[in-house]
Amino acid sequence: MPEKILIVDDEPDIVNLLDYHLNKEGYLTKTAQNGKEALDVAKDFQPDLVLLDLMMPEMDGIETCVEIRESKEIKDTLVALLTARPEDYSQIAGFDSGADDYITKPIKPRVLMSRIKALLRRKAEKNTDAASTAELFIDIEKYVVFQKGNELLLPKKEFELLALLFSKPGKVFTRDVILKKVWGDDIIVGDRTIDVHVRKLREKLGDGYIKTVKGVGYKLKLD
Amino acid sequence: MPEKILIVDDEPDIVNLLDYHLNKEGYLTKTAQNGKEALDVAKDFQPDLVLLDLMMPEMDGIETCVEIRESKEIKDTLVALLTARPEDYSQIAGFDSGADDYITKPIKPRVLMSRIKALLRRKAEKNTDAASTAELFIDIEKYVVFQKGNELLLPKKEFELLALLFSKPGKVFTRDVILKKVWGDDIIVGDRTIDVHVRKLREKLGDGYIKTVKGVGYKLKLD
DNA sequence: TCCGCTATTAATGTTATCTTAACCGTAAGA
DNA sequence: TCTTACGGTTAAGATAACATTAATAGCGGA
Repeated sequence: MPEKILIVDDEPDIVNLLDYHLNKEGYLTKTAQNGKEALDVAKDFQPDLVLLDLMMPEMDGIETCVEIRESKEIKDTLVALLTARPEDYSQIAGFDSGADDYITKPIKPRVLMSRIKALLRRKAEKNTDAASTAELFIDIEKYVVFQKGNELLLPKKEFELLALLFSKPGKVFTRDVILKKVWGDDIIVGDRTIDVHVRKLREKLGDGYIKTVKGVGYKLKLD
Repeated sequence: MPEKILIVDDEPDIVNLLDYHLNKEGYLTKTAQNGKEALDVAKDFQPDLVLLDLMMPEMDGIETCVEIRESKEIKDTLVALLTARPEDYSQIAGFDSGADDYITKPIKPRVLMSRIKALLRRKAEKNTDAASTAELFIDIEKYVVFQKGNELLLPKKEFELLALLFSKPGKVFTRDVILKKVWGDDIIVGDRTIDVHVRKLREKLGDGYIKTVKGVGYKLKLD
């Protein structure tokens, strides 16, 4: 199955140029003239990658990118911003628009292609283990966990355990520490209790989040 | 009706620059030199968005932001913090000031504009579907609750409890906090008292508004 | 004073959550 | 191969925590 790319630019010349080269390489393409149109088309087309011009009427590239990331349907799509001025780069990069790449004009087809290939390859790689590691977000105030956008309600102990691991993703928490932080100094529970809670969490979140480090403890896997 | 933006910075140059660009885009603006002044002006001006410099004499941006969130009149205003040092970002983010966005200086007008547009649009969207989903609305002054348009008269304690939960929909309020806020520090009542009031509320409002989080507390469900 | 509404408590029911215990699986290394 | 350590799994039982109901007391207005 060919990969799908959405080209968004208000200048037809650019669109045509890109379209031509991408088709030649075997990609399936669609085009849009501005951000609004792009969003509409993208939701239906479900592209693997969106090439987005920075300067456009109606809704510019950054805005569009932010919208994409906030949308439910296409937030995982790759986005590459096209910019005419290299000096924009740092600005945009520092600024968290959530784009995956920045490509400067004038566009050199060969460079563009290798860049796109690299992007798509990265995505493919990510997807294979992303089955296990999707985004996780914890709202302590609301006592709620978001996994890939959907809310998940956890019982107290499970929530606290997850919140602890989440407080320092990647760090290994020993059983001692977990007991102390989640259960408190005085309360003494058996050793298997932690295991059972971890199991419940894995049941709900799916495997791949909580990693066991034998002989040491547990940790949250980061991407 | 043009959207209103309040610009707060102690450096006149920055204020003027922002003022100029925002006016050019058709926004209605007002300015203030520091946090204190900003709060005063804002309560009267009722801006849709406040651009708040982080570093200011008298009262800094974070403090001001917290005040805004705690105020009654303008707590729903959007707040964007302006910071000169990008490395501040994590600092501020970790710290729950309640700001809606962080924009780093030096300010690039184009970037700023798209960012502002995105913010205001998001707010507008939120408001429109808040109207449709605003099944519940509380008027503290009139001591009255509207549910899907029809007025509902609640006794004092029930009203105060609901108002508390309503003050931060989604947030979990622990029993401790509820007791403290609704009953006061000194008055001691049994543990079941809260339950009974919650029950009364559920009886009148219908289930589905107040959610129990076992071992933690109660919260108001948002859509 | 009596009636109706509100607030609180106490008694009792209900259930999700927590804990335990017994057993299983795997890998390291004796 | 056998042993051991360590964690995984499962189901059963205990319990904390909330829900429900009814009873009681208090207060304010007709």
